[in-house]
Amino acid sequence: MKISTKTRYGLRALVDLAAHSAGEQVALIHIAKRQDLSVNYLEQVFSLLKKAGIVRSVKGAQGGYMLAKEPAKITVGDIIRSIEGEICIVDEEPPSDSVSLVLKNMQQCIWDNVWQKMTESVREVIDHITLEDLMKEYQVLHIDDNIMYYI
Amino acid sequence: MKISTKTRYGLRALVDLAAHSAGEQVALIHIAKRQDLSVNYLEQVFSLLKKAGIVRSVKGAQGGYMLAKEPAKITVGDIIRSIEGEICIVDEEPPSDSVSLVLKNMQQCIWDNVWQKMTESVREVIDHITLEDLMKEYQVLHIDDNIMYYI
DNA sequence: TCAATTCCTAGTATTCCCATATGTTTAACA
DNA sequence: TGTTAAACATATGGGAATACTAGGAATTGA
Repeated sequence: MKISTKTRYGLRALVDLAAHSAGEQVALIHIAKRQDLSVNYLEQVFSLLKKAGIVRSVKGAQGGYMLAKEPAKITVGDIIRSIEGEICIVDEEPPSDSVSLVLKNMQQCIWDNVWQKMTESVREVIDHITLEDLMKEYQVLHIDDNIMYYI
Repeated sequence: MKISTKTRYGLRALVDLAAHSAGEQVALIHIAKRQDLSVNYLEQVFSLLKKAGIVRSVKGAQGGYMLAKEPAKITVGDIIRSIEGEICIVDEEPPSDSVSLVLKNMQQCIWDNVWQKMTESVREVIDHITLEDLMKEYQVLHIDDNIMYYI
Protein backbone atom coordinates (compact mmCIF):
# COMPACT_ATOMS: atom_id res chain seq x y z
CA MET A 1 0.00 0.00 0.00
CA LYS A 2 2.77 2.35 -0.98
CA ILE A 3 3.39 5.06 -3.54
CA SER A 4 6.51 4.26 -5.57
CA THR A 5 9.62 6.39 -5.32
CA LYS A 6 9.28 7.12 -8.99
CA THR A 7 6.03 8.91 -8.28
CA ARG A 8 7.43 10.70 -5.25
CA TYR A 9 10.38 11.93 -7.26
CA GLY A 10 8.14 12.92 -10.12
CA LEU A 11 5.92 15.01 -7.91
CA ARG A 12 8.87 16.74 -6.29
CA ALA A 13 10.42 17.40 -9.66
CA LEU A 14 7.22 18.87 -11.05
CA VAL A 15 6.66 21.23 -8.14
CA ASP A 16 10.27 22.24 -8.50
CA LEU A 17 9.81 22.79 -12.21
CA ALA A 18 6.65 24.80 -11.68
CA ALA A 19 8.41 26.96 -9.13
CA HIS A 20 11.52 27.59 -11.21
CA SER A 21 10.32 27.53 -14.77
CA ALA A 22 9.00 31.05 -15.45
CA GLY A 23 7.65 29.90 -18.80
CA GLU A 24 11.05 28.72 -20.00
CA GLN A 25 12.29 25.16 -20.29
CA VAL A 26 14.49 23.87 -17.49
CA ALA A 27 17.16 21.19 -17.91
CA LEU A 28 16.77 18.10 -15.77
CA ILE A 29 20.22 18.55 -14.32
CA HIS A 30 19.10 21.63 -12.44
CA ILE A 31 16.05 19.92 -11.01
CA ALA A 32 18.15 16.91 -10.13
CA LYS A 33 20.66 19.07 -8.25
CA ARG A 34 18.05 20.93 -6.23
CA GLN A 35 16.09 17.80 -5.41
CA ASP A 36 19.10 15.55 -4.95
CA LEU A 37 18.07 13.02 -7.58
CA SER A 38 19.88 11.15 -10.34
CA VAL A 39 19.49 12.68 -13.79
CA ASN A 40 19.24 9.27 -15.40
CA TYR A 41 16.41 8.28 -13.18
CA LEU A 42 14.60 11.57 -13.65
CA GLU A 43 14.78 11.08 -17.40
CA GLN A 44 12.76 7.90 -17.07
CA VAL A 45 10.18 9.71 -14.98
CA PHE A 46 9.90 12.60 -17.40
CA SER A 47 9.52 10.23 -20.29
CA LEU A 48 6.29 9.04 -18.67
CA LEU A 49 5.18 12.55 -17.82
CA LYS A 50 5.72 13.58 -21.40
CA LYS A 51 3.78 10.64 -22.77
CA ALA A 52 0.89 11.68 -20.53
CA GLY A 53 0.98 15.24 -21.83
CA ILE A 54 1.96 16.82 -18.53
CA VAL A 55 5.27 18.25 -19.72
CA ARG A 56 6.73 18.98 -23.09
CA SER A 57 10.35 18.97 -24.05
CA VAL A 58 12.84 21.05 -25.98
CA LYS A 59 15.64 18.96 -27.41
CA GLY A 60 19.26 19.79 -27.96
CA ALA A 61 21.64 22.12 -26.18
CA GLN A 62 19.90 24.59 -23.85
CA GLY A 63 16.91 22.32 -24.07
CA GLY A 64 14.85 21.05 -21.18
CA TYR A 65 11.33 20.48 -19.98
CA MET A 66 8.41 22.76 -19.29
CA LEU A 67 4.85 22.23 -18.17
CA ALA A 68 2.48 21.48 -21.03
CA LYS A 69 -0.44 23.15 -19.24
CA GLU A 70 -1.04 25.75 -16.56
CA PRO A 71 -0.20 24.41 -13.10
CA ALA A 72 -3.83 24.97 -12.09
CA LYS A 73 -4.91 22.45 -14.71
CA ILE A 74 -2.57 19.67 -13.61
CA THR A 75 -3.77 17.63 -10.66
CA VAL A 76 -1.80 15.33 -8.41
CA GLY A 77 -4.08 12.60 -9.71
CA ASP A 78 -2.91 13.25 -13.27
CA ILE A 79 0.68 12.95 -12.14
CA ILE A 80 0.24 9.80 -10.10
CA ARG A 81 -1.72 8.13 -12.87
CA SER A 82 0.82 9.03 -15.51
CA ILE A 83 3.57 7.31 -13.52
CA GLU A 84 1.81 4.49 -11.67
CA GLY A 85 -1.07 3.84 -13.99
CA GLU A 86 -4.72 3.95 -13.00
CA ILE A 87 -5.31 4.07 -9.26
CA CYS A 88 -6.45 0.64 -8.22
CA ILE A 89 -6.08 -0.46 -4.62
CA VAL A 90 -6.31 -4.19 -5.36
CA ASP A 91 -5.69 -6.22 -8.46
CA GLU A 92 -8.40 -8.78 -8.22
CA GLU A 93 -9.47 -10.34 -11.44
CA PRO A 94 -13.17 -10.00 -12.12
CA PRO A 95 -14.71 -13.15 -10.62
CA SER A 96 -14.82 -15.69 -13.40
CA ASP A 97 -17.75 -18.04 -13.89
CA SER A 98 -15.79 -21.04 -12.73
CA VAL A 99 -15.84 -19.54 -9.25
CA SER A 100 -18.49 -20.69 -6.82
CA LEU A 101 -21.41 -18.42 -6.09
CA VAL A 102 -20.48 -18.18 -2.42
CA LEU A 103 -17.05 -16.91 -3.31
CA LYS A 104 -18.35 -14.60 -6.00
CA ASN A 105 -20.74 -13.00 -3.54
CA MET A 106 -17.96 -12.53 -1.04
CA GLN A 107 -15.68 -10.90 -3.56
CA GLN A 108 -18.47 -8.65 -4.72
CA CYS A 109 -19.31 -7.67 -1.17
CA ILE A 110 -15.77 -6.74 -0.24
CA TRP A 111 -15.13 -5.00 -3.51
CA ASP A 112 -18.18 -2.79 -3.22
CA ASN A 113 -17.89 -2.02 0.46
CA VAL A 114 -14.17 -1.74 0.96
CA TRP A 115 -11.86 -1.53 -2.03
CA GLN A 116 -14.22 0.57 -4.10
CA LYS A 117 -14.76 3.04 -1.29
CA MET A 118 -11.07 3.31 -0.52
CA THR A 119 -10.31 3.95 -4.16
CA GLU A 120 -12.97 6.62 -4.49
CA SER A 121 -11.75 8.31 -1.37
CA VAL A 122 -8.17 8.43 -2.63
CA ARG A 123 -9.29 9.74 -6.00
CA GLU A 124 -11.34 12.41 -4.33
CA VAL A 125 -8.23 13.69 -2.62
CA ILE A 126 -5.69 13.54 -5.41
CA ASP A 127 -7.99 14.87 -8.10
CA HIS A 128 -8.56 18.05 -6.12
CA ILE A 129 -4.98 19.06 -5.45
CA THR A 130 -3.36 20.97 -8.29
CA LEU A 131 0.24 21.69 -9.04
CA GLU A 132 -0.58 25.34 -8.49
CA ASP A 133 -1.74 24.61 -4.95
CA LEU A 134 1.51 22.83 -4.19
CA MET A 135 3.63 25.50 -5.82
CA LYS A 136 2.01 28.20 -3.71
CA GLU A 137 2.35 26.22 -0.50
CA TYR A 138 5.97 25.60 -1.31
CA GLN A 139 6.63 29.27 -1.93
CA VAL A 140 5.11 30.17 1.42
CA LEU A 141 7.55 27.84 3.16
CA HIS A 142 10.38 29.19 1.09
CA ILE A 143 9.62 32.84 1.83
CA ASP A 144 9.26 32.15 5.54
CA ASP A 145 12.73 30.66 5.54
CA ASN A 146 14.19 33.66 3.76
CA ILE A 147 12.63 36.01 6.29
CA MET A 148 14.17 33.98 9.09
CA TYR A 149 17.50 34.38 7.39
CA TYR A 150 17.40 38.18 7.54
CA ILE A 151 16.37 38.52 11.16
CA MET B 1 -0.30 1.33 -4.25
CA LYS B 2 -1.78 -2.08 -3.74
CA ILE B 3 -3.26 -4.07 -0.92
CA SER B 4 -1.43 -7.41 -0.56
CA THR B 5 -3.18 -10.68 -1.31
CA LYS B 6 -2.55 -11.70 2.26
CA THR B 7 -4.78 -8.88 3.40
CA ARG B 8 -7.42 -9.61 0.79
CA TYR B 9 -7.53 -13.25 1.80
CA GLY B 10 -7.62 -12.30 5.46
CA LEU B 11 -10.58 -10.03 5.00
CA ARG B 12 -12.48 -12.62 3.00
CA ALA B 13 -11.71 -15.27 5.56
CA LEU B 14 -12.89 -13.11 8.43
CA VAL B 15 -16.19 -12.18 6.82
CA ASP B 16 -16.64 -15.86 6.07
CA LEU B 17 -15.82 -16.75 9.67
CA ALA B 18 -18.19 -14.12 11.01
CA ALA B 19 -20.96 -15.43 8.76
CA HIS B 20 -20.46 -19.10 9.61
CA SER B 21 -19.22 -19.12 13.16
CA ALA B 22 -22.34 -18.87 15.33
CA GLY B 23 -20.19 -18.48 18.40
CA GLU B 24 -18.33 -21.71 17.79
CA GLN B 25 -14.82 -22.17 16.48
CA VAL B 26 -14.41 -22.99 12.81
CA ALA B 27 -11.53 -24.98 11.36
CA LEU B 28 -9.50 -23.24 8.68
CA ILE B 29 -10.10 -26.05 6.24
CA HIS B 30 -13.75 -25.09 5.96
CA ILE B 31 -12.99 -21.45 5.35
CA ALA B 32 -10.30 -22.43 2.87
CA LYS B 33 -12.74 -24.62 0.94
CA ARG B 34 -15.45 -22.01 0.73
CA GLN B 35 -13.04 -19.23 -0.18
CA ASP B 36 -10.82 -21.35 -2.41
CA LEU B 37 -7.63 -20.67 -0.50
CA SER B 38 -4.71 -22.81 0.65
CA VAL B 39 -4.92 -23.87 4.27
CA ASN B 40 -1.20 -23.42 4.74
CA TYR B 41 -1.35 -19.86 3.58
CA LEU B 42 -4.43 -19.08 5.67
CA GLU B 43 -2.59 -20.34 8.73
CA GLN B 44 0.01 -17.64 8.25
CA VAL B 45 -2.66 -15.01 7.94
CA PHE B 46 -4.51 -16.18 11.04
CA SER B 47 -1.31 -16.22 13.01
CA LEU B 48 -1.12 -12.45 12.43
CA LEU B 49 -4.79 -11.94 13.19
CA LYS B 50 -4.38 -13.82 16.43
CA LYS B 51 -1.36 -11.80 17.46
CA ALA B 52 -3.43 -8.67 16.91
CA GLY B 53 -6.24 -9.97 19.10
CA ILE B 54 -8.80 -10.18 16.33
CA VAL B 55 -9.35 -13.92 16.54
CA ARG B 56 -8.63 -16.54 19.16
CA SER B 57 -7.92 -20.18 18.60
CA VAL B 58 -8.88 -23.56 19.98
CA LYS B 59 -6.12 -26.09 19.49
CA GLY B 60 -6.34 -29.80 18.81
CA ALA B 61 -8.95 -31.92 17.08
CA GLN B 62 -12.26 -30.16 16.50
CA GLY B 63 -10.36 -26.97 17.14
CA GLY B 64 -10.46 -23.86 15.02
CA TYR B 65 -10.73 -20.11 15.16
CA MET B 66 -13.39 -17.73 16.36
CA LEU B 67 -13.64 -13.96 16.56
CA ALA B 68 -12.14 -12.52 19.72
CA LYS B 69 -14.62 -9.63 19.79
CA GLU B 70 -18.04 -8.82 18.47
CA PRO B 71 -17.99 -8.15 14.73
CA ALA B 72 -19.24 -4.63 15.37
CA LYS B 73 -16.06 -3.92 17.32
CA ILE B 74 -13.67 -5.07 14.61
CA THR B 75 -12.98 -2.57 11.85
CA VAL B 76 -11.47 -3.15 8.45
CA GLY B 77 -8.70 -0.83 9.63
CA ASP B 78 -7.88 -3.20 12.47
CA ILE B 79 -7.66 -6.08 10.04
CA ILE B 80 -5.54 -4.31 7.46
CA ARG B 81 -3.17 -3.00 10.11
CA SER B 82 -2.80 -6.39 11.73
CA ILE B 83 -1.65 -7.88 8.43
CA GLU B 84 0.10 -5.04 6.61
CA GLY B 85 1.28 -2.96 9.51
CA GLU B 86 0.42 0.70 10.03
CA ILE B 87 -1.15 2.42 7.04
CA CYS B 88 1.49 4.62 5.51
CA ILE B 89 1.18 5.67 1.89
CA VAL B 90 4.85 6.55 1.45
CA ASP B 91 7.95 5.48 3.28
CA GLU B 92 9.92 8.66 3.27
CA GLU B 93 12.45 9.03 6.01
CA PRO B 94 12.01 12.16 8.07
CA PRO B 95 14.19 14.75 6.31
CA SER B 96 17.58 14.59 7.96
CA ASP B 97 19.63 17.66 8.73
CA SER B 98 22.17 16.89 6.06
CA VAL B 99 19.50 17.67 3.48
CA SER B 100 19.38 21.13 1.96
CA LEU B 101 16.70 23.54 3.10
CA VAL B 102 15.21 23.74 -0.38
CA LEU B 103 14.71 20.01 -0.45
CA LYS B 104 13.47 19.87 3.11
CA ASN B 105 10.82 22.46 2.35
CA MET B 106 9.73 20.55 -0.70
CA GLN B 107 9.41 17.29 1.18
CA GLN B 108 7.50 19.02 3.94
CA CYS B 109 5.18 20.66 1.45
CA ILE B 110 4.32 17.46 -0.37
CA TRP B 111 4.03 15.46 2.81
CA ASP B 112 1.56 17.87 4.38
CA ASN B 113 -0.50 18.55 1.29
CA VAL B 114 -0.56 15.19 -0.43
CA TRP B 115 0.60 12.09 1.41
CA GLN B 116 -0.77 13.14 4.75
CA LYS B 117 -4.18 13.92 3.27
CA MET B 118 -4.33 10.70 1.33
CA THR B 119 -3.45 8.71 4.41
CA GLU B 120 -6.08 10.43 6.53
CA SER B 121 -8.67 9.88 3.87
CA VAL B 122 -7.92 6.17 3.67
CA ARG B 123 -7.97 5.81 7.43
CA GLU B 124 -11.28 7.61 7.61
CA VAL B 125 -12.77 4.99 5.32
CA ILE B 126 -11.32 1.81 6.74
CA ASP B 127 -11.79 2.76 10.38
CA HIS B 128 -15.52 3.18 9.84
CA ILE B 129 -16.36 -0.13 8.20
CA THR B 130 -16.89 -2.95 10.65
CA LEU B 131 -16.92 -6.67 10.17
CA GLU B 132 -20.59 -6.58 11.12
CA ASP B 133 -21.33 -4.21 8.24
CA LEU B 134 -19.63 -6.56 5.81
CA MET B 135 -21.27 -9.64 7.23
CA LYS B 136 -24.71 -8.10 6.84
CA GLU B 137 -24.04 -6.94 3.30
CA TYR B 138 -22.79 -10.39 2.47
CA GLN B 139 -25.87 -12.03 3.89
CA VAL B 140 -28.08 -9.77 1.81
CA LEU B 141 -26.34 -10.92 -1.34
CA HIS B 142 -26.54 -14.49 -0.19
CA ILE B 143 -30.26 -14.36 0.57
CA ASP B 144 -31.04 -12.68 -2.74
CA ASP B 145 -29.31 -15.53 -4.50
CA ASN B 146 -31.31 -18.10 -2.59
CA ILE B 147 -34.54 -16.34 -3.48
CA MET B 148 -33.55 -16.35 -7.12
CA TYR B 149 -32.98 -20.03 -6.82
CA TYR B 150 -36.54 -20.71 -5.72
CA ILE B 151 -38.28 -18.60 -8.32
C1' DT C 1 -3.92 -44.34 20.69
C1' DC C 2 -5.36 -41.94 16.60
C1' DA C 3 -6.75 -38.30 13.99
C1' DA C 4 -7.57 -33.50 13.40
C1' DT C 5 -6.07 -29.31 13.99
C1' DT C 6 -3.24 -25.30 15.29
C1' DC C 7 1.41 -23.73 15.30
C1' DC C 8 5.99 -22.90 13.57
C1' DT C 9 9.76 -22.43 10.37
C1' DA C 10 12.30 -23.02 6.29
C1' DG C 11 12.70 -22.62 1.63
C1' DT C 12 11.75 -21.12 -3.14
C1' DA C 13 10.28 -18.97 -7.20
C1' DT C 14 8.90 -14.96 -9.08
C1' DT C 15 7.97 -10.51 -9.70
C1' DC C 16 8.61 -5.84 -9.09
C1' DC C 17 11.40 -1.85 -8.07
C1' DC C 18 15.35 1.15 -7.92
C1' DA C 19 19.07 2.63 -9.93
C1' DT C 20 23.04 2.80 -13.02
C1' DA C 21 25.07 2.69 -17.30
C1' DT C 22 25.65 3.48 -22.05
C1' DG C 23 24.71 4.91 -26.40
C1' DT C 24 21.88 7.74 -29.99
C1' DT C 25 19.73 11.77 -31.63
C1' DT C 26 18.82 16.58 -31.71
C1' DA C 27 19.73 21.38 -31.81
C1' DA C 28 22.04 25.68 -30.02
C1' DC C 29 26.17 28.19 -30.27
C1' DA C 30 30.87 29.56 -31.16
C1' DT D 1 30.86 23.35 -39.28
C1' DG D 2 32.30 21.21 -35.19
C1' DT D 3 31.45 20.99 -30.31
C1' DT D 4 28.62 20.55 -26.71
C1' DA D 5 24.54 20.10 -23.96
C1' DA D 6 20.64 18.21 -23.61
C1' DA D 7 16.61 14.87 -24.46
C1' DC D 8 15.66 10.08 -25.74
C1' DA D 9 16.02 5.02 -25.53
C1' DT D 10 17.21 0.68 -23.68
C1' DA D 11 19.29 -2.90 -21.11
C1' DT D 12 20.89 -4.83 -17.21
C1' DG D 13 22.03 -5.94 -12.39
C1' DG D 14 20.81 -6.34 -7.81
C1' DG D 15 17.89 -6.32 -4.03
C1' DA D 16 13.77 -6.65 -1.60
C1' DA D 17 9.24 -7.98 -1.08
C1' DT D 18 5.56 -11.21 -2.17
C1' DA D 19 3.09 -15.45 -2.61
C1' DC D 20 3.26 -19.64 -1.96
C1' DT D 21 4.63 -24.67 -0.76
C1' DA D 22 6.21 -28.07 2.35
C1' DG D 23 6.73 -30.49 6.32
C1' DG D 24 7.13 -31.30 11.00
C1' DA D 25 5.96 -30.32 16.14
C1' DA D 26 2.60 -29.68 19.58
C1' DT D 27 -1.98 -30.12 21.30
C1' DT D 28 -6.37 -32.12 22.24
C1' DG D 29 -10.95 -34.45 21.47
C1' DA D 30 -12.88 -38.89 20.54
